[in-house]
Amino acid sequence: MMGRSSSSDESGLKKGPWTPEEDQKLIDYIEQNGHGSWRALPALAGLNRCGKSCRLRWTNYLRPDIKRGNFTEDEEKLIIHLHSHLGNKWSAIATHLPGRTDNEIKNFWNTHLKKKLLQMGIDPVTHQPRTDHLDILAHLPQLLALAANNLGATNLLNPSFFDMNLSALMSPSEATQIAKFQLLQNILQVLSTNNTTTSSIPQNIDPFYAVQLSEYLKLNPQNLQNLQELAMNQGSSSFPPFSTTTHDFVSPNYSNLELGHEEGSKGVIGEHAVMVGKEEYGGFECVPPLVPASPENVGDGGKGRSNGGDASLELGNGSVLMKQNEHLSSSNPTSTSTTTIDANWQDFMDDEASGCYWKEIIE
DNA sequence: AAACCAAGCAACCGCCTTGCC
DNA sequence: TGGCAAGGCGGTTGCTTGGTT
Repeated sequence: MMGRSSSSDESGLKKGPWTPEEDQKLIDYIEQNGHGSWRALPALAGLNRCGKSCRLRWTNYLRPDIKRGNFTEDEEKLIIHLHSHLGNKWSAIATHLPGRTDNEIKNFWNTHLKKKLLQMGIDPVTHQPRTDHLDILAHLPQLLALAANNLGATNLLNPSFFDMNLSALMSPSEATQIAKFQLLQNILQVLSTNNTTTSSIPQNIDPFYAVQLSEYLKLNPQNLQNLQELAMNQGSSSFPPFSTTTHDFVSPNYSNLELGHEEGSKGVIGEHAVMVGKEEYGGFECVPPLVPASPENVGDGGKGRSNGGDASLELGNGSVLMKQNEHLSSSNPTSTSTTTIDANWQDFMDDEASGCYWKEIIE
């Protein structure tokens, strides 16, 4: 079905997709004679291919014990588990999955499993909760979906926001800003509970962000205090909950997944072990940490960052929708002291220890 | 309906390892 | 022990397909 167009190399050997006739010749020959020397095989089998191509075709597609079709859930889990031990040793992984080839597993990993893990906030190389992901662009699609949903649905920053039919006016970058606002709101909602363990995080907070935030705050305790003050001043009631139930994307299901890493360390956040589920990581034993995150991941998530700086939403027509501080104060009609809030906010922003990611979001 | 785009995957490329002389 | 050939392996390419604009 797919593949390369048929062609020949300098030596006149055919390249590209195999035809059914070629397949049959190869099968017939190997069934009668075995493959023997792959280099000698093409001539003996009457094929105008190099031996390497024949070997690949046989081992990946024509072997009688090849298992075709979709990967089962068990296979999926097994691959993830084995990869956490073995890394990109596809052939080694393939030996544990009868009927599956290294090439097939590799493709499946690159097209499905890697994305799946990333979406769950797990580094597909280290199999640890991601820390490099503190880059909003890695989850820009989800954030945009989040923003779009909330714009088109029920709430966002204030009622007048929707009178303007913004979804038609917004550019992607504007939507990104909206998404950042929402993320920030989630932060404050978390903090307003005065507890940063994910076990206490409300249901409507995407656990992915909860984990990130907790990790960040663990490293920056001063910011935790500042943010908590800010959140308490704001009061969580002023922040309409942003339900993730309307998201187009599937939120990472931490409730059913345990990140079994080193013993006694289950997705440690702060001093609290985060039990992210009762089903152990694919149902296998603990996974040792692998090598540090590879550059691959950096590229995967997108290196660039969206514009930081001015937090106001300036539309194409030059009108400014709202500024960060305006949002923070005006969205809480019961707030008694926007000055305090602003001061706290500034403290937080000025803190040298602020991590670039959260700082950037907040900015 | 056409153009565009992204995902999926078969096949290739080139490096590394192994085995033989 | 060094050189060579063959096989093995992981990464990459590029075509097809299906969805979206």
